[in-house]
Amino acid sequence: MTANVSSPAERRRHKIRARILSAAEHVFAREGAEGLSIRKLAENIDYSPAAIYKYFKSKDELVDELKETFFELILENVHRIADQSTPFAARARDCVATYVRVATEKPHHYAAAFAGEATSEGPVENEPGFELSKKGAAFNVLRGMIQEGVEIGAFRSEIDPSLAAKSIWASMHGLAMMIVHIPSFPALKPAQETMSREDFILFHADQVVRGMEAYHG
Amino acid sequence: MTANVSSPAERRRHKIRARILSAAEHVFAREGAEGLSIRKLAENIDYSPAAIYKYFKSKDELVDELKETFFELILENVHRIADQSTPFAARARDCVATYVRVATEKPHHYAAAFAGEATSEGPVENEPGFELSKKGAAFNVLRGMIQEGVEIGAFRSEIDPSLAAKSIWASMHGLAMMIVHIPSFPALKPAQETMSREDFILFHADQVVRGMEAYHG
DNA sequence: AAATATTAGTGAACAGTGTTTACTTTCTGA
DNA sequence: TCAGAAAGTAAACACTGTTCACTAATATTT
Repeated sequence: MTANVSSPAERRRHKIRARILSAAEHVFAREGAEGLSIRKLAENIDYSPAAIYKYFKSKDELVDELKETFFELILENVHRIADQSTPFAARARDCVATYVRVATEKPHHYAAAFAGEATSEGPVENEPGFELSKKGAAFNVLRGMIQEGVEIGAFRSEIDPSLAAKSIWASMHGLAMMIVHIPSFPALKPAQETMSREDFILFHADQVVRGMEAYHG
Repeated sequence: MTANVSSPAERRRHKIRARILSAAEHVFAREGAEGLSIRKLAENIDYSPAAIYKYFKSKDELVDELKETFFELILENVHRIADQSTPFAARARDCVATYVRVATEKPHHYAAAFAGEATSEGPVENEPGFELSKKGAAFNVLRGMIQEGVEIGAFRSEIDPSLAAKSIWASMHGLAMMIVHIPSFPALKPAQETMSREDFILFHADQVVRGMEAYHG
């Protein structure tokens, strides 16, 4: 999959980079970006803190790589569902549910993937270009599905797939964030008896698709 | 509104506390929690850093107070809309839209209000009890509206208002977070021509309400 | 093979952060 | 007036990300 780099030096370098990323991944998954300190990370892999900076320009760059890899995972999963040959409505529903499921399996990753480009006022120019990012690719899968829904006649032809995709994405995102930030969700209090999370995800996904189907001009 | 405290000492103390909070509010609105440092804050109000700790147990406690006050603002606004006597469907739509609007007017506040209780594994016991929080109150307003919708016949009686409120809340939350994290949203690239944000919010709100109306068993 | 240039890796420091402790000053209630 | 409480502080602690000057090992070129 990864292009074979030539020289042994480059291979060695790549290997160490991967070891750093792997160690970082473990800590990040448990403790998030704040919990991941360069010093602790360096100790984990028996290097000096400064050594990390020979492989990554900054902590942000390192973390960005973790986030991108994570969104690759989401993309793969959603893509797999979208390409199935099951009936359209169920497939659409599964796409939404899968997104939320995979997203919430690594809460810190998902939260950081959005909080990163964050509220900070910095110009978006720094971003690798939404269209090219894994996030952008995931969005395109979603838009493609809606396009298909329109062509098939499941959705009305007045619908702008791009617009609809954004609305649905927002709804998926919202549920994912809720679960990420409120660990007990859909329960609001720790010991509240309620619908199971899995059932709630499906309920929400249905709700979203229904809103789309019920659109009339 | 606030109970009149007796002694001059207490009044003075309360006043200084308020000054700290006010100074913190300004910085926080512009730069978020990370940008708000105790040292800079102390300098702003001509105190030593340690002095802050005579008024707040920790930076977290200080920030929590800002967040709670902010959610009070959201609550007031949503409540105002919910209590109007306009037709139900439009009112429901306006509630969703208002939530998103007020939320995104202070992006750092809104993001922090959720990121705070965050992915961190700590027991939720520390929370002031969801039911009693302003967040909980806002949720109750939403649930009340849905309840009304069911009684009025706008929604089917099979709907569980509590469940439905969570789903709708997730959808609102999702749009708010999108706008907070992607400043150009609903545009995905900086200079993309697209629907205005205000129109998008209404489109999304309609979508959400429609999903509810179209629920059958 | 020898000399040179590049890269890997490090220890120590810089500039920040939240927070605590010991200490002084100021105020207040009896 | 005088003891006790509260307000306020300087200095330190234990962290953080990051940079710099330096050495040691490896590649490259002559």
